[in-house]
Amino acid sequence: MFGPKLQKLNIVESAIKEVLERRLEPEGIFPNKEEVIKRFQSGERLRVYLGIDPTGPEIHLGHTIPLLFLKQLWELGHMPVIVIGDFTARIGDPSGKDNARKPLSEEEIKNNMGTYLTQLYKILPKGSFELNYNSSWLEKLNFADVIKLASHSTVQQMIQRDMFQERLKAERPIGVHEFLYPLMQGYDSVAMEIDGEVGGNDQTFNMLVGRDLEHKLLNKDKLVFATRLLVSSSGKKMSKSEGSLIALNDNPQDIFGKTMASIPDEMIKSIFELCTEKPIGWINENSGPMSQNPYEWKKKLAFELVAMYHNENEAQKAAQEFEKVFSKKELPEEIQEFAGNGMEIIDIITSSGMVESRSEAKRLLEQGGVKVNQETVKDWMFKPNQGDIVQVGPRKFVKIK
RNA sequence: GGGAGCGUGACGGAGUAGUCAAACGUACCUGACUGUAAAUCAGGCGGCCGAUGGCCUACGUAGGUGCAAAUCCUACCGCUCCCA
Repeated sequence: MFGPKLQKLNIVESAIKEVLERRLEPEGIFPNKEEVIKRFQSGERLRVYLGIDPTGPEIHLGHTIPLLFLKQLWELGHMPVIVIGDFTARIGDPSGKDNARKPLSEEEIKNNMGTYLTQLYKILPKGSFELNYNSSWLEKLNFADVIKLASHSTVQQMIQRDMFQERLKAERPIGVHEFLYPLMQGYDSVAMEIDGEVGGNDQTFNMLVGRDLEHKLLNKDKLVFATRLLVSSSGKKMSKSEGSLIALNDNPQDIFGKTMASIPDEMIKSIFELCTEKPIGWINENSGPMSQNPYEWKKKLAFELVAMYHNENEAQKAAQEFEKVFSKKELPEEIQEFAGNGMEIIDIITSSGMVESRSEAKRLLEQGGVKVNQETVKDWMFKPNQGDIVQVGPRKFVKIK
């Protein structure tokens, strides 16, 4: 009688463990891993939320880490909750910045939120999660409420945060409102009577404030999950050339290209773990042999990412295109046309928007960064013919029409 | 309320009357190399001029002194620290 039941529990437990280990910081599980596993198995349908501040119009690779975590929870039978921080974005979160972030206007916020949902659905299917805007409860708080909230934490607690310490040391300003930010975020938890919260490791402090508040106000033990961040072991950030940030809205070509260009070799494996849904076993099997050939390994990653947010077909195409343009230095399939017949090269590259100013165009010409039909051109009076391909740097092309 | 100090380009940070479009570092861009990258090396990194020189705009904001100001003076704005 106990046999099958126990076995079933074990299967679930290993699945939970894998979920907890794959994307989370080992020290980023509160109250602790054992307790969390228990709660996950209790049969309760846990509501776990991720707060996203609409600070930009795109959801990028970094966001996908907690989102994929939520997706896994959903698959385990729990309930993801997404909170759009439309209210908090007006204040400005100090996290990770050593300078206060400037508050956004309501209009900016509205614009940013526009593209959010469609991108979200690429990870969490429509209907799989609860969606809230934190203005719906934060707006209702009056000054007295805020004071009462604030009475639950101390300045000493607040300035514990590294980044406040750093600013104190550097004698840089810290706004009082920045102390309030964690409280607001914490209040999100209270207002929703949430069971758990996930966020980047840099959000741990804020998430724990919410945990405290739920303890004090609701006598509830909120779970906190802090994910690993997208940084290489050497602490190098991944951001390099062109768009640098990979956004879910990017076209296949861009996702592929940006992956190839902006991800350091030593980060490939952790991005597979953090940002894809490839089984952990598969990743481990491949990371060994593949590290001998990071080029192929990275192309696999790029392929995978395109496949996730578009499809395998597109991924295939993007891969071929990349080979063609970057490895073999051939021309891309599709090149935008520009009506520049009879114009001098310098005018073509500036007025087509390939470079920002004439001065810059000149610099590039002088430094050999401009090619016509694969030949470097340094003379800025050169006039390409109709049908010629003008190239600026390694990746900008235009066809003269 | 009193006192001291600070405000420079994407960021950090020099410069404190002329040689400053502003050292140096990071970030970024181009080129070479390569396996996409990284590292390394070379060049660039306000704008405009058919231009090895010239012009315009810039060193918190507004005025002033002076042949000449990022540099001096005044006011204002912002920030930091100390005392109360």
